[in-house]
Order: sequence, then structure tokens, then C-alpha cells
Amino acid sequence: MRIGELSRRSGLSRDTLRYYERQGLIRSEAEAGETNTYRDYPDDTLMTLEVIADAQAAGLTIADLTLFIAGLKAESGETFDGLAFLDRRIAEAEARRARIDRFITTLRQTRDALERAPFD
Amino acid sequence: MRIGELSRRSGLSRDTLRYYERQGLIRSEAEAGETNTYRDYPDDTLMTLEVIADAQAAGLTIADLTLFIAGLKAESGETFDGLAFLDRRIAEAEARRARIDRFITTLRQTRDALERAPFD
DNA sequence: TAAAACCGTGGAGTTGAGTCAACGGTTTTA
DNA sequence: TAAAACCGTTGACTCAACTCCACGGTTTTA
Repeated sequence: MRIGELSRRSGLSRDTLRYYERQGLIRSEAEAGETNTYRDYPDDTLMTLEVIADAQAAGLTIADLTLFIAGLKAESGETFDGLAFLDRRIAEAEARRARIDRFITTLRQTRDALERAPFD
Repeated sequence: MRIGELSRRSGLSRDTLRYYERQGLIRSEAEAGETNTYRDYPDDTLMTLEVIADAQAAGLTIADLTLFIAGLKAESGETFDGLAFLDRRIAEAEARRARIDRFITTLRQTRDALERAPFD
């Protein structure tokens, strides 16, 4: 699919998609047998973009993600300690989730207090 | 407590603390009866800083937090729709939480796959 | 009491993640 | 077939959240 369609379906701007591609997060090929230079994205790019959004919510930077993607497909064994990397990210994501949970509790308490005493 | 101690105990730099104060997130008084111009933070600032960190994990910007704090203490009733603001933030925080959960699942699956096939 | 450790201000610089503008080529549509 | 709608690149710009630096005053410590 071309960038315009991917943009519509993902909700991300064309600039953002090209930016992600420059950073190595997604890939495209030149459209087959065309004279133009238009990008052609495979359908599963939409799923990749969802994972990217999830990872960002969990606090990973784009550089982290690049490393992650590069590491996972680097079959070169020793250059990247995948397990350690993953364990670290899991712990960080869980810590962030705990913070969010705490904040949701704070918000709910505030909300309830405000609802009970609207004219303070 | 002075800024150096607050910095040590919170893990935030002195510059960050002064930045937060400029943004209205925390407050200090001049040290009582001193000739200097040193900031003096109340002990509960540490708790405030925890809430700020939680809120940031939940995706709020510092501007959001400033608004939030200002809104809650503005007894001026009409200028700020506290309930709507809170409901919106709760929904956003929950959405972010769901993304993180999904990402943790992804990470765990990746980790398990890597552990089972370490020499791919 | 001098050195070391703190603190203050003002302002410039950095980083991450986009976003925008200008300019020109390509497809699609009326 | 011309206008509208796309697409490409390059490079500058923005914005949030810090971070650093220079310079000078204050406290604490050896």
C-alpha cells in the first residue's frame, strides 16, 4: 500500500511514517514494475505500527526500538544480549504500569471528592 | 529542606527541581530568618514529586499538571470543568495502561521464544 | 579562616519526536 | 488532457523537558 493509505489507516502523518522508515522501524519497497519512486508498504506494517505505539506507551524511545528490531534479527549471536535486554524492558514496563495504576487511583479519588463536593 | 537534599532524596537534579518550581508544580519559601536566598522545601514535596512522576508515566505533560493543580485549587467554580478533565485523563491513562499490558505480553513472548531457541 | 561544598540567577544548548515548507515529478479523475 | 490529488527529497523548524554554563554570593568543614 502507498504511504497515503497507510497514513489514513494508521492515523499517523506521512511525515511520521517516512521518519519511522528513516529510523529503521518500518520498511517499504519501490512499487513493483513502476516508473515512479513511490513507497510500497506491506500490509503487516499496520501491525508493526501498533507495536511501535505500544512500545512508546511503555516508555521505549525510537532508538530503543531500532536496537530491539536490529538485535532480534541479528542472528550474530554474541553482539546483543537479547534476554538481558528483554528482562530490563519488561521490568521497566512493569514499573511504568505500576505508576500509571497509582495515578489512576489518585485521579479516581480526586474525581470522587470533586463529585461529592462540587461547590468547594 | 534545601534543594540539594531534595535532589538527593528524589533522584532529580537541582536544575529539574528549579524547573518544576518555575512551572508551578512545587513550591518553596525563602528560608526563615536567613540572610541568604536559599529555597526551603516542605517535606511533602517528596510526595508531590512522586505524583508528578506517576502523572508523567500516565502521559500527562507538565503543562497538563500545571493546569490540573491550578484547576483544583481554583475555587472559582466555573472556570474549570474538573470532572470532565478528570474523566478524560482517566480514560487516557487507562488506554495507555492497556497498551503497556499488550507490550509486556509481546516482550514476554519474545523472551520465551528467545530462551527456547537461543542460537537462531 | 580558607577551602570545599552549597546556593542563586539568567540564558543558551540539547535531545527526542515529530512537523512544515519548498520544489518538482507522477497518477488519478472529471 | 488538464486539474486535482499523490508522491519524493532536503533541510529547516517546533516543542517539551530538561541540562549546562558562567558568574557570584553563602555555609559548612578541616
